[in-house]
Amino acid sequence: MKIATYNVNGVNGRLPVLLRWLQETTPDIVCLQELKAPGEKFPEEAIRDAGYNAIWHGQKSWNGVAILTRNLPIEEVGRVLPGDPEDVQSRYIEANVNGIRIACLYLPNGNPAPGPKFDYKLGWFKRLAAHTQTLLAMDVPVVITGDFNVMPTELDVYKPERWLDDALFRPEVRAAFRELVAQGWTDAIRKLYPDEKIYTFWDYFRNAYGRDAGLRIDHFLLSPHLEGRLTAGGVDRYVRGWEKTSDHAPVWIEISES
DNA sequence: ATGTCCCTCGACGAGGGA
Repeated sequence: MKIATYNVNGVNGRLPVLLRWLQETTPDIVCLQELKAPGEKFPEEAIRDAGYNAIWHGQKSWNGVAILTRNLPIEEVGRVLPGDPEDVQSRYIEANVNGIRIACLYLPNGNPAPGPKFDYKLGWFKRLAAHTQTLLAMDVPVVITGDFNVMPTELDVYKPERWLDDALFRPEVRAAFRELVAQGWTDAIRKLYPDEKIYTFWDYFRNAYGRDAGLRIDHFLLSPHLEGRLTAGGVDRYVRGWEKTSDHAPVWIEISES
């Protein structure tokens, strides 16, 4: 079973790219982030015509997440990260698909740091860690995936020294990611490629993709049940080279059937 | 500080976010 995550940066502006990628790579489960569309403007019909069921949590202008499946029923189990009734940003959706609990997230960017946006990011991380502890305790197969807006280590940044003060790489954020993983999760892409430079995002500025000035910020965390079922994974980085493309590339893993 | 691209409002570009 192939599971993918893709920050589309506008699901409607990106629709031709998204549909082409779905058609060419046929993932079984797809987590999308940054829909940048309210719920009623989600392109449900085009996605259904492409062969996918979908659940989504939209919002006007910003954020927005969705889970798509091909030939598999989706049972939504939540669309809010618990812990803050004041948080109205659509950054989280969770479902059961084919015996796996799938959590799709779009973690706050957090810039500029320090500041209220950075505090929101750290608070979001704290709530996430509490919730993932609950998921672990359920003792079922879980995949947590999406745009974490964190480069976990220096290997995940083209020029680490330039990003030290950025909200995607500050020590507090790297520590939060490290502590989250230490609960018992496996960073699937890093497990498959322990020493390689792997990027999932290239800025639109300054020809970042052409220079391979990238970041690894889209991740898969696997519960202990799934660690041994991980058979492959990678980044569809060529998609980043398409016309009218997102600044992220799709990332995917392959999970064997139990 | 810059660069680019998305979104919205609602004007014929500007501003916010990333």
